[in-house]
Amino acid sequence: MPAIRLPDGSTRRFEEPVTGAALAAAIGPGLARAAVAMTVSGKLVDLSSVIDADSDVRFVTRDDPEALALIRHDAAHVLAEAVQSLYPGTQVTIGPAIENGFYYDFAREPPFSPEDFPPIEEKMRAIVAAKEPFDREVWEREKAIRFFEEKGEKYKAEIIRDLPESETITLYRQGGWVDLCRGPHMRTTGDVGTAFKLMRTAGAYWRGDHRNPMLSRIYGTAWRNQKELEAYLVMLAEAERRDHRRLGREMDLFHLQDEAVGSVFWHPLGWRLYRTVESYMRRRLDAAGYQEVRTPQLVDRSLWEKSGHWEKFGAHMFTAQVEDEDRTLALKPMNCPCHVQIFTQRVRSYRELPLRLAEFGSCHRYEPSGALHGIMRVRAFTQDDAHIFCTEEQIGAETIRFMALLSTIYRDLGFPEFAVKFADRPPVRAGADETWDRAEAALREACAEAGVTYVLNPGEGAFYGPKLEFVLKDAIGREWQCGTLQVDFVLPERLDAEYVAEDGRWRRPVMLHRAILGSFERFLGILIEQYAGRLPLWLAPLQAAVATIVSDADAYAAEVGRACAEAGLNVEVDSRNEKINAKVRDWSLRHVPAMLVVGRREAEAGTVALRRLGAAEQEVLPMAEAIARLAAEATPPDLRRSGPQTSACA
RNA sequence: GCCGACGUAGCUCAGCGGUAGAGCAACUGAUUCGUAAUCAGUAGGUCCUCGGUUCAAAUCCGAGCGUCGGCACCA
Repeated sequence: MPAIRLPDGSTRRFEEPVTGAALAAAIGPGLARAAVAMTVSGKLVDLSSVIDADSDVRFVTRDDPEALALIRHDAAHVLAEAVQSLYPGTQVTIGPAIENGFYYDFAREPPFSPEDFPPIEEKMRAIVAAKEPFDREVWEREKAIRFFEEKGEKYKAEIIRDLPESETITLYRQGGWVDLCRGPHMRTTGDVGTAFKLMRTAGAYWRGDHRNPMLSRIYGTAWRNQKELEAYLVMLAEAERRDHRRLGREMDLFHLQDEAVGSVFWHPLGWRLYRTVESYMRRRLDAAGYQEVRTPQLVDRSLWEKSGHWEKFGAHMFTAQVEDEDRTLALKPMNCPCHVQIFTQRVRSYRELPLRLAEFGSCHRYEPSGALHGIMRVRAFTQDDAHIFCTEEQIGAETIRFMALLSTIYRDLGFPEFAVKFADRPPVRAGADETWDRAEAALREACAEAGVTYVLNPGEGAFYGPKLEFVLKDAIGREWQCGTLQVDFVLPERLDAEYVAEDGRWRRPVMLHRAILGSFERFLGILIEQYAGRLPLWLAPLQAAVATIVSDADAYAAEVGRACAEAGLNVEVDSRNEKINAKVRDWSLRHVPAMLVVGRREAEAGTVALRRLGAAEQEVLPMAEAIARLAAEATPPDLRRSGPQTSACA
């Protein structure tokens, strides 16, 4: 005799166990029509589930935000049914709901191509129109395995075999089609609605393991209604417009070409942006007690063997041989071992700790061809790297310092929000388990001390230590790790770093590997996308254009240009024989943040018409005032904080 | 690296066995104009590369390289 409490605080009692559908009907016909699932004591379940104990029940309607995951999961089932009816012999595997949509992995030769989408979508719409009820069935394990094996569904059989013994095996039937699934599902395939679209195909390894066969994945997007679907497609189109690869070309920042795959050709404006960020970082590091160093590009492989990198990453390192000498040099893929060499050059005292060695370290890695992505994943890049040599007791304080530095830098650069992940020991690693226990505990405690909240990223640590990952998103929401903080007890051991402790004994320092931007290349890519190219004045490589309306103003425009340059602003004078409309359009398309428009009136009055990017209005100001205003705005945020400022140079 | 799609002028793209095209950009000329495209003209291409089929290949076939979307990888 269950007593069911509803969200409005009321309680309903039943003599017998009831299904969700019956409960909804008892409450009212409107709810019975609208409800597609329910939560029982917080757990999302089918409406057909039987409630047999006292519980809190809340109905989920198709308009609720949480219905999106159901719509997407159900859409994946509809896709699988459609595919199997159109392409007999195709095996099904898994098909979850994901952000913005769903996918389903099929085993089929040849793989699906986008040309297959129209018939599949048509079939899916027919299945939705048929409103096939989702029926949940509990099966006996061996029977389920036999059932799928007899159908030739070896992947499904394998999934069931690998499920823990305690797991209830449930199958969902929709019309004549049946799939292994944990559920829950909505009432019928009709609840999926029609606001879905197949997006793209992709190869994906079975169970995410590259040693397994590759399956054919179909991605789709699904929404509650057509309006949401269209809004999503519009958002994708807009994201394409702020793709850093496109903006890099439009703003003339950089290019890539086949002769130097994975390496960036920085153009004058792109390099200016790079230098602005680099100068800013250098000031911040100087102020934070780091000492900048510079270490070699080519280092004998023996050092990488000692550090353990050769064994783990040797195949991904660029090497060089010289004819006269019998040795192999490697282009450094990272800076850590080099920084340890500086540490170990002389006897170090505990008094020197924490010793913070920083380097804008140019690194090369032979990244797999498929991993390359614009300037965000490249083979030649520069890390804003630093290694903090410290005692175990200093880890907490250093973490707090680092978090403070990182947060203000991210905020200054336009990222007030960022995600933190805690990546713990990977399956293949260096160092004893006790060392890992200590390292992970130290990092966890440091996070607690620093007040850092994170999500766990299990098994994703570096091979020498656990790490925090600071994650930023690109224009279409893909996540990129930028900053990192890694606790390393292993490399100091391998490279024999020691210091003399207070008691006169030799001790091993701990190494904290840390980066904030990660690499300049990746960070600048994300920065460009974050601002959609409309960089704030202090970052914008070209800060203003001085544009003439008539050629009589040419001389005055040149004068304005000189005055801007004297104020430290990078401007371009546009005296082309074009209409002002065309000039406004051209500079706007290049995302130049300000325009100083001068016509006959301004030339006579010694004023400029200041127009900000995208603004409908302009403001006529005395030249000196307009320039002073822009120069103040062009002052980097750290210099603005540090008091009265004379130089506007970035 | 794996699966798929794609590679034609600086950019966006058309052409898909029979003499390489358009718009924008560039250049020249005219126009001097008040806040997102003034008009006219000129020039610009080993159709990614290499091989093959064919009387004939941008077009068909094969290999390679690269890009894009995923997967795997990411010290």
